[in-house]
Amino acid sequence: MAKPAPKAKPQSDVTHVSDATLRRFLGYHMKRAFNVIQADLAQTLKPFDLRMLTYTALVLIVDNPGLRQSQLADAMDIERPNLVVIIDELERRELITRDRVPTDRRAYALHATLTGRQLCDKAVAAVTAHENQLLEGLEEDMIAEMIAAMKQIEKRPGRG
Amino acid sequence: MAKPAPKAKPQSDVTHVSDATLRRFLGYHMKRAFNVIQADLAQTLKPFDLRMLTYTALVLIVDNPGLRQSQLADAMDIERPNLVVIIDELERRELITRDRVPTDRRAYALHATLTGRQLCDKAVAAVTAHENQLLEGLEEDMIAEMIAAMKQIEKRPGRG
DNA sequence: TATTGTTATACTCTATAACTATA
DNA sequence: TATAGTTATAGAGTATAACAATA
Repeated sequence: MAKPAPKAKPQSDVTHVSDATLRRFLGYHMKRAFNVIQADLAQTLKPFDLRMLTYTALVLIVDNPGLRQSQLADAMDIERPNLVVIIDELERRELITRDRVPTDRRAYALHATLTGRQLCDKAVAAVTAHENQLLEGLEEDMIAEMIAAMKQIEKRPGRG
Repeated sequence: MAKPAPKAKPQSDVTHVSDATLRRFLGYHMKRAFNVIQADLAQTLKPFDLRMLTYTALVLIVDNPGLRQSQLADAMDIERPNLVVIIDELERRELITRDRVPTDRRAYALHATLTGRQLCDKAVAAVTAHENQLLEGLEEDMIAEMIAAMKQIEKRPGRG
């Protein structure tokens, strides 16, 4: 059977596609790296039935009891309307509570429940472990420099 | 990650929100930094009526004449179906052409038109200038380390 | 049978305007 | 009037299944 060996499908590495122009384009690399991290994170959080946004919100609420939704939206860098469904979900699952603020009855103070704190602890441990595994082989200095650079970029006002 | 041209907005400053747990969480910083870069990029590309995806596709086609859609999708790390509308748009604007491959009539070879190449050149110049401006003040070494780290992460088997 | 490009579809994230109830 | 949270909606990115034409 002269069947030409079903050539091993080219995964990732094979592309002889030149990205010469994009090589120095930070956004390009940032997106690709983020895709990998995001995919890994999604897998890691799946057993906890959390996504990146619900995970981030939960962690911030656990770390900042009494946080208000507007503060949380600001911290997460998302718009208020988009936070509502996230908080809805966490509340429905009884991981957090929405408590009226006596001094300002417009606002809600967010608190994690015991269940929420326990889930958060487990999720944080899993994420940390997975991330360490993902970064295995990269030099510590390189990672430190990368995070430092990204923190500086985070603070840029963004022109517009 | 769905990214409809986010508008640049000032983040940080206010929050006395503790992100102690997230501080070491790479995905968190990656997302925030990417948001800033993406917002800046969207602004930069607006005059050319391009988005990050159409820009990236155009650059890769200009740099790789005859590229096929499946190769391009692979290079851009997106699924084939999602590339179709991007190519449709570039073709409709007469920035590229879809040419049948004689030796494999299933495939299309993608070529940039003169208009496409000209637009690409201008867009690349603008993006480079804007990105340099965005990164102004960051040390060269830091940026180099960051890109090097991200390139390594890109290659990780994050998903299928 | 497998692959290229395509259609259809569904889900997630995002952005804006407008509403309500408070302040 | 201004703000906190909400609703509704629209746009953009992503992932999967299934199809026709071709290999």
